[in-house]
Amino acid sequence: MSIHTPRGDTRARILDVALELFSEQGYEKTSLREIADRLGVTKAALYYHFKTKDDIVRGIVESMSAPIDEAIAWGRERPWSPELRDELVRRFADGMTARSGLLRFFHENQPAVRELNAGALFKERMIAMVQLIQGPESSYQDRVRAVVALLTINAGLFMLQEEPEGHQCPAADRQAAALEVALEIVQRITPEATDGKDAATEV
Amino acid sequence: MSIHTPRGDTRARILDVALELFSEQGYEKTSLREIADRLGVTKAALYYHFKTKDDIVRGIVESMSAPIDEAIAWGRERPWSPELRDELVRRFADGMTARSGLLRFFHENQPAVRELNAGALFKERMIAMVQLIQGPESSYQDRVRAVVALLTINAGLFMLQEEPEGHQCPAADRQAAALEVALEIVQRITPEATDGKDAATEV
Amino acid sequence: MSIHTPRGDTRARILDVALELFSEQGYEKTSLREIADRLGVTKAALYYHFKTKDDIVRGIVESMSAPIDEAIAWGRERPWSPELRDELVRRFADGMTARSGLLRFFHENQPAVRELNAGALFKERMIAMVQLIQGPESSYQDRVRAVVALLTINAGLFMLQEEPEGHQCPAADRQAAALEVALEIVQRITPEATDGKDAATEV
Amino acid sequence: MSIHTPRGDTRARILDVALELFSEQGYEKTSLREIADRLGVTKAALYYHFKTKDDIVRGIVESMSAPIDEAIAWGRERPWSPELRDELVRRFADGMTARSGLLRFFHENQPAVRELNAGALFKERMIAMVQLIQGPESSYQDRVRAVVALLTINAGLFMLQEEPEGHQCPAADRQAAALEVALEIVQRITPEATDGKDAATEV
DNA sequence: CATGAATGAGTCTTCATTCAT
DNA sequence: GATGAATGAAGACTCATTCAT
Repeated sequence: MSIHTPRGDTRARILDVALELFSEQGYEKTSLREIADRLGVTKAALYYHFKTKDDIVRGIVESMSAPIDEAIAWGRERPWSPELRDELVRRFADGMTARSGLLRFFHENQPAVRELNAGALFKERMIAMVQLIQGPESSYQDRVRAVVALLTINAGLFMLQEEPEGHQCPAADRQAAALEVALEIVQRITPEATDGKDAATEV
Repeated sequence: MSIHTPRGDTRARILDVALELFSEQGYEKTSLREIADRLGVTKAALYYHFKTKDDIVRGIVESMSAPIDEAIAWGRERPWSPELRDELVRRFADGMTARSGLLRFFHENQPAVRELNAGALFKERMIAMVQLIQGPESSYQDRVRAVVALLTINAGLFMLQEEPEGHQCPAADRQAAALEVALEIVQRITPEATDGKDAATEV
Repeated sequence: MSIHTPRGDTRARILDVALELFSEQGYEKTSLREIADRLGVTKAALYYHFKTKDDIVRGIVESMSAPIDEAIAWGRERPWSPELRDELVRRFADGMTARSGLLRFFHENQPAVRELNAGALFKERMIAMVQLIQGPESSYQDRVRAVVALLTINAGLFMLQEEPEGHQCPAADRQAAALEVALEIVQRITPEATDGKDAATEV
Repeated sequence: MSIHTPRGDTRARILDVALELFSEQGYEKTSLREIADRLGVTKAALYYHFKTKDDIVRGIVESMSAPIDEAIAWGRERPWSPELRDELVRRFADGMTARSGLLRFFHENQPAVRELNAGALFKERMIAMVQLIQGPESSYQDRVRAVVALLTINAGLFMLQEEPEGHQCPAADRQAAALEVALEIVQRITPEATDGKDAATEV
């Protein structure tokens, strides 16, 4: 169920296949030949549509930024409140669920992403999101909470997958559980209780 | 402050330099020439000590098992209790702080790690750790909490590094904040309260 | 001040831009994409006007034959004399000054020109010119003098350009100086004095 | 009769074969595969000895600079005089005769040489040579004469080769003729007669 | 007249690996 | 313990060229 591929549109198919392979095998290990082969075209065809290999990544990021951008725009128009905070987490989770491939790619290919300058696009968005969630006048601990909450969403999407024994769990359940834990984490974020240490021990 | 290099022996120096470069630039992007150059030896010398590049990774992993193994052994001898749970998180944090390079490498090079089956060794330990922390008869949510808590420790070690504006923060503070948030997260884990949803709203 | 481009017609503009780039960057290093880009058309458009890249070169050569051909025709109608000799050198200089781009291209891209057999056309003309200048019954030295005289004209056009220190010199002066040195050189050519050695020392 | 190849020394053999191919087919048209094939080694072997393709050119230039450097050093120790001037031309001719391959390469591959920054090494030497020959307080015309004299030497080495009809001429004779014409040209260079225009018309 | 899409052959370069010494 | 020399496989990228529209 790819996001791109609206039609026979080669460019979109490239993005699709590339993301698939990048997130499975990693950016470095995925060669343009592989992408081309799987699409039934030549490497040179990829270069007709994208100037370089990392331009493909840029293409993927751009083609997927819409939902996060919306969540950010939506959040910026409203004053911070616990409800806003939770809703942002939920919207993030929704947006990411459909984009888990991209997310996984970003998480698991940090070294490549760091120097890909396509990474910057994505990181900006994450930072904006974190800031909206933590709200104004919050402590560093609150920032950590916000970051970890988003991380938790991600964990639900792909890090909890490979479980042993009887802990196997359908994807939907995993994601639901992750969302709840994420909400649980951000719950501690409150404009008043700025001192994280107290918050951590007061219960 | 390298972990290896107890004596001047080359093998250990290779592991040291390799880990450093792997965690900075990624496994794929780090060539044996680079490692050799930084050590002032030839590529061929590396092959005297390690059969393949993968083998270097395996060497690194083995060299770091000790501290987690100890924490696991320590935990297994004791019955679960909130105090044990917290202590395990703290020990994990301590162990990881000293090995943050390896940790970062593992987190950021999943694709390489996955196919290197060197990851298996490490993953087993992580799973064991998670299990000890979540305790017996716990819910899936508890599992998520345990996983995320360890993730939080890691976040404190290297994911919160690149911050914008005035949010820059010394490493020690970051790690302390992360530890507290991690403890906060596992706090919800209680053998009795198996239903995550209630737990999330009851405070 | 392009040679081609009499009307807005594309074919001529292609020749113009191609010559410019060929003489700046060399034949091999200039891609059709570059030519097309600078013209604001697509590569495929070039193929409407020229069958191959080589064909563009051939087009350029043909478009420049006229002035030398005229000088040659003019020279053939007259009996050799020192005045004719000098006048041929002057006419050559005039003709080349207007085509210095092409000349430079020919001089600096010999390997490409050689295998393009487009060079043949040009070389024939040069040989004819040399022969007219050296006149009948002349020595091999005279031939060398004739060749070097033409070479000197060319040197004035583009080889003396990159000078250090205060030797920088406006193009017009460079060309004037070159012309005079060229005339100086051919002055030694005289049907009678066939022995170069004597000629070289008799002054 | 290659200059390198003192023994089975691969590095030297590479320089040899490379220069041969570069001067025959041009720098751009000569692929590393060709060089490697003709040597019976792999492309990768070339990269063991040279970091890049243009590093090979640098290697060639360096390996051939000795004779010109000697001529320059010799000339710098002496005050200018017509005899010095002529002797420099002769020494240049001698040095170049043995290096005609390199010379041809430089002449015919200007576009490549220009951006190869290996060209700088060579050009510096040529400029120094020109300066020594033209002597102090000389006119711009004198400079042109000096440049053209060296050019004449080069012409004798490879530009007069492809002659039609009965003008074919053994290499040694060609070079001898060229040397004499070159000497003839520099003869006009005299510290006193600084005004080139007079010189050109006074005869 | 011209373009958009694609190809096939080839380029330089890098890398992990090997082996005789 | 280590080096110097070399290899084979592969990688990203470029280019001239083609052709249906």
